[in-house]
Amino acid sequence: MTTIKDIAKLSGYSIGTVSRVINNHPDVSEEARRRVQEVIREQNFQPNSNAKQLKQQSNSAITIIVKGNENMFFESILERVQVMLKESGEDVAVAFLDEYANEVQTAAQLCASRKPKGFIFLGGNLEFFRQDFGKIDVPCVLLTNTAEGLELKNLSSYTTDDMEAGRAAVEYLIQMGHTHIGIIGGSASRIGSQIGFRRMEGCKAAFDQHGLEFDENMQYEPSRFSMAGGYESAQRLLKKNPKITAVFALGDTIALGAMRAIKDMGMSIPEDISVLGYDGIESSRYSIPRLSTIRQDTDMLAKKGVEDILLRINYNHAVTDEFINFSLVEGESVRNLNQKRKNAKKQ
Amino acid sequence: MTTIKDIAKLSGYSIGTVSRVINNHPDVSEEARRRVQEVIREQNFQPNSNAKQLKQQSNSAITIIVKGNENMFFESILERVQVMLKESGEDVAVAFLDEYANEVQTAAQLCASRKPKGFIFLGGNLEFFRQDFGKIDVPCVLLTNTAEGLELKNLSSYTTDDMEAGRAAVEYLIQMGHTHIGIIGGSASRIGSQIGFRRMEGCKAAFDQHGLEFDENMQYEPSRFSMAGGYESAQRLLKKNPKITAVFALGDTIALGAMRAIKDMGMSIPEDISVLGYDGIESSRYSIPRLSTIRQDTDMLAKKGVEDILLRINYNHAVTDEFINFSLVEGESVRNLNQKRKNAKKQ
DNA sequence: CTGAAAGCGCTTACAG
DNA sequence: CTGAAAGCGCTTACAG
Repeated sequence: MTTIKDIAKLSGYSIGTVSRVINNHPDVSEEARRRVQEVIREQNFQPNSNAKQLKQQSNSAITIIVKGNENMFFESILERVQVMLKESGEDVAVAFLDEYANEVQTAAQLCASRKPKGFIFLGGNLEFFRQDFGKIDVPCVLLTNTAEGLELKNLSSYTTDDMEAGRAAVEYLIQMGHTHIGIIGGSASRIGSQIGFRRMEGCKAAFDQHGLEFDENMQYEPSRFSMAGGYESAQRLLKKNPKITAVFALGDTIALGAMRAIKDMGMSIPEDISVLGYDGIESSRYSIPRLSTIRQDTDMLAKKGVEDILLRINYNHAVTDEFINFSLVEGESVRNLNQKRKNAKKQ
Repeated sequence: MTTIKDIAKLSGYSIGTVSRVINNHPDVSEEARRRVQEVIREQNFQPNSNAKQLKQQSNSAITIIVKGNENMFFESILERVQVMLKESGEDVAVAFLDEYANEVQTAAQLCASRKPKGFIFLGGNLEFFRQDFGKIDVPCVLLTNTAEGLELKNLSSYTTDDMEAGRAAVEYLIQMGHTHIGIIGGSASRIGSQIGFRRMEGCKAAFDQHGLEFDENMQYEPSRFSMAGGYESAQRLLKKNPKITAVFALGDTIALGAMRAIKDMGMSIPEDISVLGYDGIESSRYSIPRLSTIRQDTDMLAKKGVEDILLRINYNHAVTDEFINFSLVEGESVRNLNQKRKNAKKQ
């Protein structure tokens, strides 16, 4: 293996100078720089990152923690974040966790053993952040949940305003003439920290505004963020409440599973049951029928998250909590009940 | 930060003994082991992996290289491989590459800078392996392509027999009465190294066997392994050749995009056009209509790959090239032309 | 069974 | 601008 020592010998300079060239320090003569770089190229030398990181103490890669493997929405953010971080010359590591795992504990362990420069969380349970985040002493960014009100010194957050988006979703279904609306997705837990909780709060607000009841027992089913979860919860919901004409799924992956369930129950979308999703993943644009959905701005989410963590790592910027705009994308999966007559033809 | 030195001081033993306890060396007294472990637990100590790896020379995490971000098939293998590796106590790193990137060059660079214990490639272009694999001196496993005939000392491979599966796919469509069959997916390049090439070879064999022509110009369209790719290539193919009654997509992701394109061209699946996929990803079980597809055994692929790399890293086992069984899963997307009369009702 | 010590490949004051 | 040297936190012969 070629080491910095070999490069020193070959170039005729000391290892100190070689190190300075590698790290772009200014106090090196042009001649030395040229010569050393030449040898590095010749030898195809790559500095040993273990040694480098050991010396520099805290910091290896920026670590991305993805919560929920079957969640296609996170995959798309992950991809973008990865690319942008690489472009900025950062190493990046990825850890996939179960939807219900404790991401903060995992991060804390990694913090102790590998000293990453920072963490980006894709999804997160605020309860865990409240409990265990103290052990983490590097810049972190939480994506798709807000850390507002937590007052944590190392945590920024960027997310869609889930409350407002949930409200807009139900509002839309009501405008389309639906009064018996079911909701699936998220956990039944009352703790206001899970993915989906704030979306639900928004939904309830919309029902309220329109003087509609929301009977959680009859109109809600919890579900994992997966197609299988959506399939089962939609079935349960529609069986226990046959009055429902529209289902709002708290994630597109769930919605896709729900659509299949509805079909298998012998009903059509949107003729018999309307489906509205949340996320705007790629599959929702190709499904049959196309899924109407709340589109989250993944590009912006990724961009803000990366910029934030870089500024905090390199320039010690302060933390931020920010909402990213969303939009309602109309596909083919929601029926307008206000114009029933025009809906004679099937499909 | 607590280091091994602190643990030594606190426990009253030397750092050598502490190190031995951490690494489960046998030559430590029960008493010492107990005491040291106690202190480690008290302090919540995590050994610094940079230092450890620097000492042990070559090896940090096992690195998984995923080729093609939008390929949902790889995601499912990735997930399984990750979990199994973690269960075996291995660190794992993941790198996502573009479908057309040079994965072997990337691995070679990582090899020099980070010295991973080994690589698992999800997807790979044999041409790159021929050219650059020499630079890699750690155990590698290639999944979903065969390394047979390459004679590389560090490379095992596990894959579906793509040739045979491609043959079976076209054979099936022919049995269902289709004679005008189109194929989409993979690259147009003649080099026999890309994903999809062997599948194509199998298809051609099936056409041959049945005395059917295969006019690559009229019956084939290249495509990225993504829904967008499938959408566009299906459109191009069906426009240039209206006789086609069945499309075989070389990946489910492609097939999903193709189905949407067919729908948008005003045709029905499978009434007007049949679609057959390849992979058996989760989405194919939930799509409308359900996708008929060649199901690759991802569990087995993942299991064999992980076992192989572990045995080679730890016990210096020899490399293996093996085919994994596949199965044809009938969904709702292929029409049987032999029984036309029964197909009166729509959907 | 245990400790003292060398050394892994780097970076970075320190001195010149 | 450059070199010699200390030291990052570990592991592992070596000696006892």
